[in-house]
Amino acid sequence: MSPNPSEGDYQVQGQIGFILRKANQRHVAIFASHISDLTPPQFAALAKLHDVGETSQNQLGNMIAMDAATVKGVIDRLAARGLVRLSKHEVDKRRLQVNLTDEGRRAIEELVPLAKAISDETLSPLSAKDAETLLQLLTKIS
Amino acid sequence: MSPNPSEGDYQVQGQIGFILRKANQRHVAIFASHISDLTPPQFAALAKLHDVGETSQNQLGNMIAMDAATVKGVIDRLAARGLVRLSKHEVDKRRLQVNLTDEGRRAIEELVPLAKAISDETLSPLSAKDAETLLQLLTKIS
DNA sequence: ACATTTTCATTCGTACACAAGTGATAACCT
DNA sequence: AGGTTATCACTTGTGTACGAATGAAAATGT
Repeated sequence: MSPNPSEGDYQVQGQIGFILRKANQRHVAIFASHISDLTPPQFAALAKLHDVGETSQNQLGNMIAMDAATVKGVIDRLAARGLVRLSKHEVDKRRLQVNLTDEGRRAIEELVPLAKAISDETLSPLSAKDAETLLQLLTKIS
Repeated sequence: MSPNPSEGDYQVQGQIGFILRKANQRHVAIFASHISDLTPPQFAALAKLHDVGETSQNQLGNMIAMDAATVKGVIDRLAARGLVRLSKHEVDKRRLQVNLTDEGRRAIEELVPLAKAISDETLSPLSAKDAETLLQLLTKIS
């Protein structure tokens, strides 16, 4: 029954959205098993800040694909833990500048090797070549 | 400076976790542009229910990769909108059985064609062959 | 039969993620 | 200059997502 392809052949588990969600879940779990005191978004914010130095909150958010409301929460939590410092921009009074503290800098520099291990473990079911292919294809749909 | 590969070459934006997160963001946005009155998890729950018929909340959660706390919220919202119906299992008094209502069945059957379009649009930057490859590789790391 | 362990569901707390609305400031433009 | 528009940050509300703790009921082991 139903050899009609527009009818009964839809399986959520095979859809790109579902698989993307699951892959993400697995990655977050691997991340947490290596770095338990920071979330992936928090880590991304620190790493990017280490990369570019002082920026405004919104600018940082743009760089790591977070909207203003989301980045605020992430930065507030990092600030509460003393990893970043906030200050008003001297010229543009709207802007809230974000900086790494010494502790934040130390933290991110220590964590980068772990982050590499996390990426490796996430991709460990694949050969090096397949991992490379996956990153390329995934980038295209991002 | 720093030709040392273990030092300065870490870029968050190139890591699998970051790209996965971004790809997911894009997919969710595409989903919302086609189906605005349901979220991807809600849709997954309805689709799976339509597939397997009556099940318990936890069982449904297992099938669509949601833990007990998450699936409860999703199902409660679907129930509040009359798309699913909850009832106690007659034998096993711990279980909460979940069923599609007629309205829920009508909804999911109408939405499946849209869901296919969503998957297609998400994968549209890729050739059919690359899309297939992506799904396979992604499944392996899920 | 009874105690131990599992399973099912719930609740609480924390953390993204984004839409929509607000207020303040800056940039632009005639 | 003065009005319009854009940008920056914040707030509220909704919806995942998961850890941890709880209580009820079922399954298991002896």
